[in-house]
Amino acid sequence: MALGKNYTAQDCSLAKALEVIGERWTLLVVRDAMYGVRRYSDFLARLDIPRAVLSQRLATLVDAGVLAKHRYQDSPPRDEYMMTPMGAELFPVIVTLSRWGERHLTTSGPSRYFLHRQCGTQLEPSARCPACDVQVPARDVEMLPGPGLSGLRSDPVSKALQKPHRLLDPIG
Amino acid sequence: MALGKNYTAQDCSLAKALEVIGERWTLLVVRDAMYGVRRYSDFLARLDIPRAVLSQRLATLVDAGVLAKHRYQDSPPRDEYMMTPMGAELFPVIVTLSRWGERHLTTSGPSRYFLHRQCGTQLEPSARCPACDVQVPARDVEMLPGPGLSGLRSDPVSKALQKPHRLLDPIG
DNA sequence: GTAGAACGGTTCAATGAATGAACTAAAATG
DNA sequence: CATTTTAGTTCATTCATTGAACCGTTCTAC
Repeated sequence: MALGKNYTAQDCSLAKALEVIGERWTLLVVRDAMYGVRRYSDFLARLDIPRAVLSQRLATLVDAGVLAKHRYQDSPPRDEYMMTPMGAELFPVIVTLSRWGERHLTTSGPSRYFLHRQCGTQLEPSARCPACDVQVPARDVEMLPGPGLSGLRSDPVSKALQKPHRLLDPIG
Repeated sequence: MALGKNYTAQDCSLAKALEVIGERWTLLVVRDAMYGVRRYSDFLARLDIPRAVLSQRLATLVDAGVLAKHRYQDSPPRDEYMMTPMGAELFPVIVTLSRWGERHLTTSGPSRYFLHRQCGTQLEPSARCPACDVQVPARDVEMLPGPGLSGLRSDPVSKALQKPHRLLDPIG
């Protein structure tokens, strides 16, 4: 219920999108899922988000079809939250907004580089590969740490994400 | 104080961006400013946002450099909120997210079309003109109403925005 | 077999933000 | 002079977030 009754009155697909991903914490959850985080405790470790809020956000995202809950072992029963194709299509949104923040709100340079796996070229802010002249889907992106990556976070999940990593691949 | 003390711990330009535009209502204010809305009462008419929240959001956006407050008459003193270049660079974010919402959350087709002014070609979801092979800045975009524009909103500002309109041009 | 610990949550009290209505102030308009 | 317009502020109520504590399984170590 991101913007609830009020956003309904907005005849606008932006408002509809914000109903799904516009709540506090939600886009950071999506970002981490894009990076390969899948488990409740891993989201928790990286985000310093209250547990109740994380539960609620994950449920909303599953409900909306951005994430899918998937039982990966039965004993003990454990589920992971995986990006759906619909969720993976949020990749350009995340890059575009990140790059905007980078240009206007930071001084220390990019914290992460996104390269086209097939050719190694750095993506444009719009998630396009200028060399291949295509929009690059999340699955084809290799993420590398940049100079702005402060290493502030010392939890194991963040540590794992400081290594080069293919998007959507599980961490570890 | 979008995500306040907690987001500070995220070594990430996405989190920084969300500090500025991630609060409830904020991106809708930015959208309307992109469409040419400039005055307090016009934002109010279109958004059904509580006045106190609008005041606070406008102040935050001015503070961050996304909008600039500009005195356009002295008697009575009247200010308008205009997009800065930094704010205008949010255009790709808005289109990308809108188009995602359109693809996955609506049935009635696009509510607005964005065309490259110079050539009339419809923009890609990333705000690129496929004909001219350039990223199109907000100033060069012509906005047309689409089939999904419900006409639900009957306030004069929304009515004015149902006509073809160049982005960032004042409404009226 | 028992004692922790790990995981994935829920529950609860306290705080903080959003809402909607009413109020203010300054100037234009009739 | 009374009313309207614009751009706010103030305030009481409601709603969401926070952080800490708790819970029920199941695994691991002893």
